[in-house]
Amino acid sequence: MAARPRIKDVAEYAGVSPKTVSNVINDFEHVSDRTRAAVREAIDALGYRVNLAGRQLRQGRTGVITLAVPELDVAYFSELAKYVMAEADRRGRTVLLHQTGAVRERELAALHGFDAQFCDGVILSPLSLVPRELATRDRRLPVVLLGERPAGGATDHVGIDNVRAAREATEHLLSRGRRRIAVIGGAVRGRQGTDRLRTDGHRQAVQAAGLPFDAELVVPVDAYHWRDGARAAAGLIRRNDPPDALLCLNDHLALGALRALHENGRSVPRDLDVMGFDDIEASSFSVPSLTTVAPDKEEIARTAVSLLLERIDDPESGPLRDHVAGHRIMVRESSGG
Amino acid sequence: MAARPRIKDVAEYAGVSPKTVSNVINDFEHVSDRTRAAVREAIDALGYRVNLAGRQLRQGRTGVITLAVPELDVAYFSELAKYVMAEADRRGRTVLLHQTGAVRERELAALHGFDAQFCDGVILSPLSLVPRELATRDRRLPVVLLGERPAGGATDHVGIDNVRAAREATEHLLSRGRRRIAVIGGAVRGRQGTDRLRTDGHRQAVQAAGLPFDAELVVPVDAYHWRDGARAAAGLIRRNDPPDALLCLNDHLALGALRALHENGRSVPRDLDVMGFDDIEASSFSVPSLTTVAPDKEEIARTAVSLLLERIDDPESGPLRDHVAGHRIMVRESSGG
DNA sequence: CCATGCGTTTACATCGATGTAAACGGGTTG
DNA sequence: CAACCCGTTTACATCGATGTAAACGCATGG
Repeated sequence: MAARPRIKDVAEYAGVSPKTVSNVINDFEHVSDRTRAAVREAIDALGYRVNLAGRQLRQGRTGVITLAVPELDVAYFSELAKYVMAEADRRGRTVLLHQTGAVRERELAALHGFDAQFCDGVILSPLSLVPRELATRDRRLPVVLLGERPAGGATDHVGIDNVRAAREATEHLLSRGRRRIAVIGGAVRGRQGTDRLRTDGHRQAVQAAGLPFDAELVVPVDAYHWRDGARAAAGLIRRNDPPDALLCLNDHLALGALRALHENGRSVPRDLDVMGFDDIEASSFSVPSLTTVAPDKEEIARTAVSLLLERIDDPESGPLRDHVAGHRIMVRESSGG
Repeated sequence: MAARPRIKDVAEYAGVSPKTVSNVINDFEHVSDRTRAAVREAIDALGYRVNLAGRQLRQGRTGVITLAVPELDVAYFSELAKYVMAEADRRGRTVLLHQTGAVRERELAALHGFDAQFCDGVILSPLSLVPRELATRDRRLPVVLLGERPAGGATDHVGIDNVRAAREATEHLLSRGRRRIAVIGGAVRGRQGTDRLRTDGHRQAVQAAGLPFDAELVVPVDAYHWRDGARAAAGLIRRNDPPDALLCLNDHLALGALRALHENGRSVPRDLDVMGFDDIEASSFSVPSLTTVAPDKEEIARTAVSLLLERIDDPESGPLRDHVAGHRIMVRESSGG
C-alpha cells in the first residue's frame, strides 16, 4: 500500500505548485476556477487529507479543544461532554476529552495544555484547584471554566446560579411542609466551591422561612457517587432527630440515598422527600423518580464552546465574560410530583 | 509573557546543540552525565515542554490513541473509557475520546483516523459498520475492535463470549423456574451483531432445557436507553401471554424496564425476574438492585490498549489476535438474589 | 608523538503545510 | 507598441524536533 499522499504529490498530479494546493484547501479567493477544479480532482484522485501535524507546526492551530472533567462516569459530565462534542462538531472542531479524576496535578496539567500543547484551548471543570492556582495559568492557552465561579476572575466562566438554584430547591421542599432538610454533599465553610454555594443557598431559604439553620444536617461526602449518598442517608436516618427531607447535591448521591432509604424501610416521598441536582437521565427512571435541579446543559455546552472559540480566534478579545446559564426545578415522585 | 521556549532556546541556555537536548529528552544513552544535567537544568529553568506537532511531523507518532464509542452517556462506555484512559496513562499515552453516535460515517471516519491522522491507532466499538466495511479500512492505521467479533477477521479484537454469557444468563433465569423469558433488545436474524449473538445464546439455553423458543418474545429496540427498555417492558406485560422474566441486553434497558414494571404495578422479582448486561454502577443501587452480566471491563480495556500499542510499535507483528475477556453473572434482587 | 578507536556532540537535512514576497501573464492604457 | 496594473501562481523560507552521518575529543597503544 502506498504511503499517504502529501500536498506535494497532489501538486505534481495537478501540475501546479504545492502552495496553490494549499490555497485551494484553505479557500483562498484568488485561485482561478480551472486551477481550483484541477486541484480538487487531484485531491479526490489521490485521496489526499491534510496532515494536521504539518499544519499545526506552521499555523500554531490544531482545531482541537480539550474538555477536562473530573470523571466521565459521573453522568452529568458524560451528558455535558455529549453536548460539548456536538457543538464543537457543528463548529468544525474536534474535542479531546480528558479525565482529571479531580486530582490537582491533573487539573493543572489540563490548564497548561497537557505538556503537549495539543489543543487550541481548554474547557475545564475544576474540582480541586483553588482560585489562585487557576489564576496563575499559562496565558497563552485560552481557558473557559465550568462550575463554580473562580473568585479571582481571570478566566471566562460558564455556570448556573448555584446559590439561587439551591435556594429554590429548598423552597420547594419547604413548600411541601418539610422542616428538617439535610444537605448531602454540602459544606458549611471552606472555599466558595459548588458545595459551599449550594449550601449557602439552602441556608438562605431556611432562614427566610424563619426556621433555624442546623449545621448538623449538612453532611459532607468523599465523592459524588451512589455509594456516598447511600452511606450518608443511612447515617442520617439512624439519628435521634432524623431529617424529613434530603437535598443531595447531585443525582448520584440522591439515587444512592433512595436505595439506602429503601433498604431501611423508609418510603419516599411518604416518610421523606429526596431531591438531587443535575437531572441526569437515570433520574427520570428511578423508583421513585427523582425531583432534581436541571441545569441547562446544552446552554452551558454551547456557551462554553462559543466563548472558547472566540478567545482562540482573538486572544485579546474584550473583557472576561461570565455566563450564567439557566436551570429548572423538575418536580417528580420523590417529592410528591 | 514570553513566547513558548523551543528546543533551540534550551540548547543555547545549556550551551549545547539542539540535537543534544533532543537526545536528553528522549533518553538517548550516549550523553555524558554532565551534559545531561546541564540540559535538564536548562529545561527546568525555561519551563520547556516538547511541541508535539514538531515531534509528530518528524517521527510520525503522536503518543495519542483514539477510543471511539457509540455514546458516552451509555454508562458501559463511559466506565470502559475510564479504564482505557487509566491504562493508556500507565503506558504514557493520551486518549482521544470520540463519540460516533452509532453513525456509519462517523465510525468509518474513526477507522481512517478522522481525516486528521491525529492519532497512532484506534480502539473502535462499532455498532453500524458491517464486516466488509471494517475490512476495507486503511491498513496504515492500527485498529482494535471491541464488542462483536468482525466476521472477516482482518483486525485485532477484544470482547466477551456473548453467546455463552447470554446462555448463562438464561440458565440462571431458568433455574429460578422462569419459563417465558423475553429478550429486550434482541435480534432473531440479521448479521452477527452483539444483539444477535446474545439472542442465540439465550435460545441455546431455552432449547437445551427442552422448552420451545418463542421468537415473539424477542423485542427489538431503537436504542439501548432507559426509555426503550421502559417502552418494551410496558408492551410486553400488556400481552395476553406475558413473559415471566425479562432478559435485557444492557443495564439501561433493564433499569428502564424496572421503572415501567413499577408503574404498572408489577413487583420484581415476585411477578417477574429482570436481568441486564454490563453491570454499570447504577445497577447495584436501583430498587430492586439488578441482576446482570458483568464483563470484565478492566481486562477488556487493558488488553485492547496492549494489543493496539503492540501493533503501533510493530505493524507487522504476528497474526491477528482475538482476546476473549471474562464475565460473571452478578445475582442481585431483581432475580431474587 | 602520532595513529587508532570509541564515545559524545554537532551540522545539516527533513518531516508537511503555509506565509511572504517576488515572478508571471494577460489585459489596459497612453 | 511600450509601460503598467492586477489577479494568479510560484520559489523559498519557516514552524520545532529529530535521524543521519560526519566531526570532535579524549584515551590508549604502538
